[in-house]
Amino acid sequence: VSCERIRYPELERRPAIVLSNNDGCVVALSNEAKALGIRRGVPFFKIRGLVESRGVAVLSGSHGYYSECSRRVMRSLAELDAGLEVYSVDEAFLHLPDDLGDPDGFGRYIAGKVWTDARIPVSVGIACTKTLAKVAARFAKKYPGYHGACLIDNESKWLKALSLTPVGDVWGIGRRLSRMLRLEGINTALDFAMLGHDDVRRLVNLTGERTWRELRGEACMSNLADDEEGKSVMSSRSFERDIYSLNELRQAMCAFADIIGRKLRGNNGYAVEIEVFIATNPFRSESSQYRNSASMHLPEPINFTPSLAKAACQLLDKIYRSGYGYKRAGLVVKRIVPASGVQPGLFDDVSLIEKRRRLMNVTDALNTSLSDSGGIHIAAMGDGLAGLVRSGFHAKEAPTSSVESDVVSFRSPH
DNA sequence: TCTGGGGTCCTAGGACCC
DNA sequence: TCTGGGGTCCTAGGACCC
Repeated sequence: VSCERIRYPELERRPAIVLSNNDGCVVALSNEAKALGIRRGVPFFKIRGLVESRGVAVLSGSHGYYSECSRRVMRSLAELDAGLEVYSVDEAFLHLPDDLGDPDGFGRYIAGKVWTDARIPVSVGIACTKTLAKVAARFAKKYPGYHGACLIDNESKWLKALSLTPVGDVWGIGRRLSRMLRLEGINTALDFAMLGHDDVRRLVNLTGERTWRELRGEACMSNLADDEEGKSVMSSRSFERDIYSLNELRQAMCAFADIIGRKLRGNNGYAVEIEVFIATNPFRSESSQYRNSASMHLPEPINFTPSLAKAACQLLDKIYRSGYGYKRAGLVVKRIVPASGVQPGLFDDVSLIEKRRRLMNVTDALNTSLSDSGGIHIAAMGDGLAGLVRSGFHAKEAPTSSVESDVVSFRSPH
């Protein structure tokens, strides 16, 4: 929503929500929308009435644009030269020096700098572990009195912060775990942190124990920078309507292969393993359900789109059952290796490998410059996902004329 | 009527080995 | 009738994250 407010300043101080693909769910919302009782993750159709009666601005997500905003924020943070670790599109960790005189002030300086550089409001939490820093950031975001930065650096602040944090709000403790912990009488982050080691191991697994250690000030989350390259890449979609035909699913698989191929080549990565999955609509419990997946090791690491598409279609043929209405499908490549990890096979035609590489270079370059007109793709992709997924908010309805006077609605720029 | 898309990590259990 | 003990590797599924 902060990104949208940059290009649509009239959204300032107004309730606004951003929808997922297919305009299915609320994935982001302004504080004003939260105040109306809208929660992240709810299906849009359940709040449509509320949205119209209260004049909530509704936007289809523009993820390319959000990525660009994110890059501006991360560039600003990188200039601080403090070991930036980008955690997600809207979150990052910095490693501050131990001898920093005024961490509080520095936190506010960071928030101010990002606002100046990128026009995105951010909250800063400072503590000795990542999990505690996220507890602190939650306070900085929630209470304007912190002016954007909250610091936990002594026992009394630690006790206060953890006692005011519901256990389910701790990073790493989700719905299942927090329900179980509450049944055990553990309601706050402090209750959890004060458990003995034996109780912790009885109640949670290794991941949970790590969270417990972090809350007690023992840093044990690995540096993201230490991780090797990407372990998997996925492309998947929910379809606008139920898909019955194998041909349309094949077309979708080819489109996924197209997306994944580009992403792999962009990072100079090669896939060693490939998996496809298809599923009927799990929310329609009255109709018969089927979901399945299949995977295989590729004969050699690849990032050549036609080879990815061919393998994906072979796997699809193995699990496809006719008579079901498929609502979702996807393609995953796993165990991605760098170019240096690829050895030509004993009988490989080296000139063919080189030809394929050059072909992909040309298509990638063309698709970068022709993205608005669709670019060029393998023929098996057909129209790609165009006829299978919804393209933007209310794109099938009259975009603005039918909208009530006080409701702002924006079409996706696509 | 209408319910996203992208990831990581851990665990249990089975197949297989000697 | 009576059938060990120690491993590794792989996979499916669940829980969590944004």
